[in-house]
Amino acid sequence: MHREITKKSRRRPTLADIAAELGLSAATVSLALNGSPLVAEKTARRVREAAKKHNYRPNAIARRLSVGHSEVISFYVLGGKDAALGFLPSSWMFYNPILKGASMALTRYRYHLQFEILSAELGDQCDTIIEHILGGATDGVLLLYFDDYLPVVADELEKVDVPIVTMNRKVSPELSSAQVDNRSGAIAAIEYLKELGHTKIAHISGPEASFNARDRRTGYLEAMAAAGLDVSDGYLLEGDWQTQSGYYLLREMMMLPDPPTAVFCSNDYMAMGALEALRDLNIAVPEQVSIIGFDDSEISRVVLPRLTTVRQPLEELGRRAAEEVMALKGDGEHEIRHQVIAPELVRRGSCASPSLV
Amino acid sequence: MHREITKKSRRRPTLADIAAELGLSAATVSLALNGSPLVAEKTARRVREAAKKHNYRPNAIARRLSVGHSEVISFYVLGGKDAALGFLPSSWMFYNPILKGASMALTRYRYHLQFEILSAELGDQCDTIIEHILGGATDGVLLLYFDDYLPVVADELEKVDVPIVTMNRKVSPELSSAQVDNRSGAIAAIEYLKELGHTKIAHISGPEASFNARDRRTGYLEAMAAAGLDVSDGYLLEGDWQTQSGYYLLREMMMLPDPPTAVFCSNDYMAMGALEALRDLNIAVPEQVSIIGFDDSEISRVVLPRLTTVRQPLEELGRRAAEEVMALKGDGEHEIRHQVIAPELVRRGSCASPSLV
DNA sequence: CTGTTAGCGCGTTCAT
DNA sequence: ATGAACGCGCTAACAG
Repeated sequence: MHREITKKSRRRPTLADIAAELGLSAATVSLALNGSPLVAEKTARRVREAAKKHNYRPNAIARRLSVGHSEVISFYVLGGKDAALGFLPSSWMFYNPILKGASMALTRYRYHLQFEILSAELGDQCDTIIEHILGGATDGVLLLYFDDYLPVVADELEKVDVPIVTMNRKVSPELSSAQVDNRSGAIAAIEYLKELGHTKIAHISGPEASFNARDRRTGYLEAMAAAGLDVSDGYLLEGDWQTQSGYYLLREMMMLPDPPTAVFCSNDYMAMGALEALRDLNIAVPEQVSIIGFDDSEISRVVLPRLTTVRQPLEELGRRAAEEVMALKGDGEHEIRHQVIAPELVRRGSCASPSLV
Repeated sequence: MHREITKKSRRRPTLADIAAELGLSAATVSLALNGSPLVAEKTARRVREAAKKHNYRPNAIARRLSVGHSEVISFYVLGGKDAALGFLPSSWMFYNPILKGASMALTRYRYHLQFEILSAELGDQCDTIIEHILGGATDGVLLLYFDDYLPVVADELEKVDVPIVTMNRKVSPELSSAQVDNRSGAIAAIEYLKELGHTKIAHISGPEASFNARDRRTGYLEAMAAAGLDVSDGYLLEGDWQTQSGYYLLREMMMLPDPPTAVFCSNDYMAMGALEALRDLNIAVPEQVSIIGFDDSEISRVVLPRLTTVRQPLEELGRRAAEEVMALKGDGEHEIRHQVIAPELVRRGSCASPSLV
């Protein structure tokens, strides 16, 4: 199976080629190029020059086969039954910074990130991953879970001899994970509102099926309790992440006999809907009612008033997850870790002290 | 260099292992597993069973070395001097669908996508890419350019024996490209406004340094000329993509002795700013002034009134670019192509016929 | 039909 | 300081 000469560049030079040209052995050339102290400086210099001259680069595949690892970490975006769900624009703002953080971290390790979207059903997902791992195509795995998605069966993955880090979710105690602390983000939001003087604080949560939504709601309830504040009837409503649900649920809250003066929404889209509703109701924000969102998505910066919100450090999440895979991969017996990253409150214009009227 | 037995799973089974167990040769096992008609069905079945039993998967690296290609396409996001620029949230909405389209297309070819962010300077970028190519780590390259970024020197890349497709930009006639037809998108916008009855149509363009912005402006001017419409003084202003610039430039336009009744903005953010300005000026949209954006970004769906805009088929762009690399890679002498994809007008609530008052 | 042999290109002992 | 030899795991060509 001799390779044919291609149009553009002929066959790429190999170690043997430049060894032959220099009258050296391939072994020496290899050592020289890898900066081994065993080879004489004079020889090394000749080798480097010849390599440069021929534009020689060691064949990555061959090297990987030889050294026994692939220099690749796989990044899987897990789609559920509804393949579209994970790929709504609203989820991009979520996974893009994670991807960026992971990619840049891996680059620092001179590793490559393989990006894969798994939109099939549960079984297929797991098979594909196992396939890649068993095939030796990857040295480590980053799994990005979305809300409401069925977990890839952890059991299968735990058996495999490759480091795995789940992102945005703790899937199993046996698998390292990195996620944002939704609970503490919610607590920060409520504490801020309390500092401003609010006592009647409501919450529009995300769907019950979402663990992120549940964690934020838990944070809300805890913070309210800690602050000695009541969660009146009708102060806790369940939305579906969409702007529209924020709109209608907020209107519902304003019909209450004793409406809240501040509403913490579980994401920015619903907060946006809440703002629209208040505008339609001629209720001033933040003078009469304060609104706080979650995500710090782009709309929070362009909507009027600018939305106070809770920023998720997603890029950091990606970075940390990547560093965790690398640590797991390392020789030292690095322990499995479950990292929880604290989000940060971003104060903009949608919150103020309640009017004392 | 004998591999040590690791904690979890011992050494992964190899072709030789299962061949030995079956009393066959590695070659036969390989053929059987690859569904060669040369091997007897009875033998093939035994082989498959043994393979399944031991959870055997061919080693991907070894196979790649043997067959001579890497089964990997590299996807580079090119950052310019200002590394941050390409990674503003506003650019995510841009490159994420492209990435998704490319990734899913490559998966269909059973290829893998390697995602790489190149944020260094011009020289480094090119070196890194060349390095990967010469190292045989990749079978093809997808280059994603952002506005205003210096081009990776095409000369270097053209010499290399690997298919390259540039996205969002035609960098060289020698390199296949795929991009959105900004010009025709702008034309569609103007024609739509004209159909509605507008004659006084202004344009808030993106920065002069951006080729996308220039193309859209060209489309605007061409369409106006074709429609026999005047571009009055002050009807063509240059923004900087940001919401704020849309805000101020629109106010400026409304101060004109003969203000426009419709404004085509070069992106959704500036259109958003324009909407805010009109609200502050108590000018009704779309009754008194129509606004049209570009991108169909998420805000266009949540802002009030919902923004009419020009949608870029970015996922398709990614898909087509990926298919182009694969075609280029194929045996047949596929010609270099420069694909231009037409965007699509999305009609929402921010445009109407001008009031006849 | 199946086995033997020979690479793919590199890294790595072990001699010299 | 350098070279010879071998292994990584698989596929391809040829022989029987």
